[in-house]
Amino acid sequence: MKKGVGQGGYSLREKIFHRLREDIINGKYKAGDSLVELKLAEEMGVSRTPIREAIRQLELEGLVSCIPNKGVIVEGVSRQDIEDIYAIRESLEGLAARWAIERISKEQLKELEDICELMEFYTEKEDLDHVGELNSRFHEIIFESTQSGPLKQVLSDFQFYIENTRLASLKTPGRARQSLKEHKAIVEAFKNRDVDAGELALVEHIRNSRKNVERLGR
Amino acid sequence: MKKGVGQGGYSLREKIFHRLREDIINGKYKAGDSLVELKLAEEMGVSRTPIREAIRQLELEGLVSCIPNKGVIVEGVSRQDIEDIYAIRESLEGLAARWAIERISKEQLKELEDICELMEFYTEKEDLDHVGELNSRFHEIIFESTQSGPLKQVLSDFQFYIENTRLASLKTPGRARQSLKEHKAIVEAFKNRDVDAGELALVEHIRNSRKNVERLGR
DNA sequence: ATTACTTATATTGTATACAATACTAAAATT
DNA sequence: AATTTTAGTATTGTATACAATATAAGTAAT
Repeated sequence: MKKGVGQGGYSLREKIFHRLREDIINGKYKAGDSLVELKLAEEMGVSRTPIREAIRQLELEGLVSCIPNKGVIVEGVSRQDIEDIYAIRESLEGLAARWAIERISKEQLKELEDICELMEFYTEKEDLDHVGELNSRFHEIIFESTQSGPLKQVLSDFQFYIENTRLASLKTPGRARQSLKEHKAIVEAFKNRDVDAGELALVEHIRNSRKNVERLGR
Repeated sequence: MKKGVGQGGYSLREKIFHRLREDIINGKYKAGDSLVELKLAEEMGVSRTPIREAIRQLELEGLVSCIPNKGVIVEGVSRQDIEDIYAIRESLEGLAARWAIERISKEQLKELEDICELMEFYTEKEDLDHVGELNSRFHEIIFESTQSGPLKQVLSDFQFYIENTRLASLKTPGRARQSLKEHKAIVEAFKNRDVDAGELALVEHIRNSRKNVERLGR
């Protein structure tokens, strides 16, 4: 479901949703802050309607919580949430690997390989922002190739939540190079359609990412 | 004066959201159906505003998909989705068990025990609708007691999706009694704060449920 | 001084009005 | 006959208007 261009999708509501979500993830609005519809509306030069609809979606994602007739307060993504998400991924991505290897298309597999090469290129150049983007895309393809709506939805959402953390993690000394190796191992297993090796490689990759993030936290 | 949408202390939007979600899960609106805002609004005796907000939330949950300026069509929950969800639960509930056992409060543990007793009571009486409700509550408490926002959110959502399937499964011969045994084993492990036993018992419970549902499918 | 009770204001919840877009089908052109 | 044009309609997207509720401040009563 790739949406259009720029900061969001086509409709105002969609753009606002993505913008607010970004602002919460990036900490512009911190946990405990209250969001006032009219204020946001004026800030963005739109009416309250699309703002409200965006907020309703944020509510469902748990990024804000709404108290009826009172207002909405930002929940945000806590450090604990992020650690939990890594643990959840560690439990889920083995499943994702199995399904993906069984169902991935030739085109998707090719894309994984291409991404891996590009990752190597940008890793050498130490352009880690680009590596981060490729990383996201890499895993997104795996989620997609599982052909499981529920699994894809969960993992994609979580991936977005931890985007910043992951980028920071990638920038710790040596991590990018190690991460590249892990991605190569994953692709290798995928190419061989080796389910066990793929599961192992992907889970190991998550585990290492997690460890690195935990180091980052202190 | 409330009209059309039944009563309750919540906002119209919230009631409509829950109602539409139910109607999709229960198959009143099937995959491929298109939802027209004005029609729904008239049907429920409200304006388009709360309808739209509810639909935006359904969209985020993936139960409908919206095509800008065109309309929204129902996605629903497919049989494949349900099977996937059981597989996902099998991967996740071990983690849930570990966290829950480490963090559950005395009150929550007591509630699990009480529910288990009630389950036994209603199972004997073969009042399986009641057993189903207790079942939901049982697992909801476990999710809650993990004290993990992300994990709770995922598992709660999925639990709702499979509610009907699970109830049907419970009504197959002998399953209720077996399920009761499994719940007792879970509570026992929780009482002993035995992480390994708890993980095993809960995962085994999911696995058996899944097997039973798969039998149900053919 | 404290409590209870108004009044004022801010904010959300809902309804309606208007604008933009997509679909349909009939009319016009070739 | 086929294609394009165009008018009309249905539906969504956005803005505004109105209603309900909550917060805060000030006033009266004890």
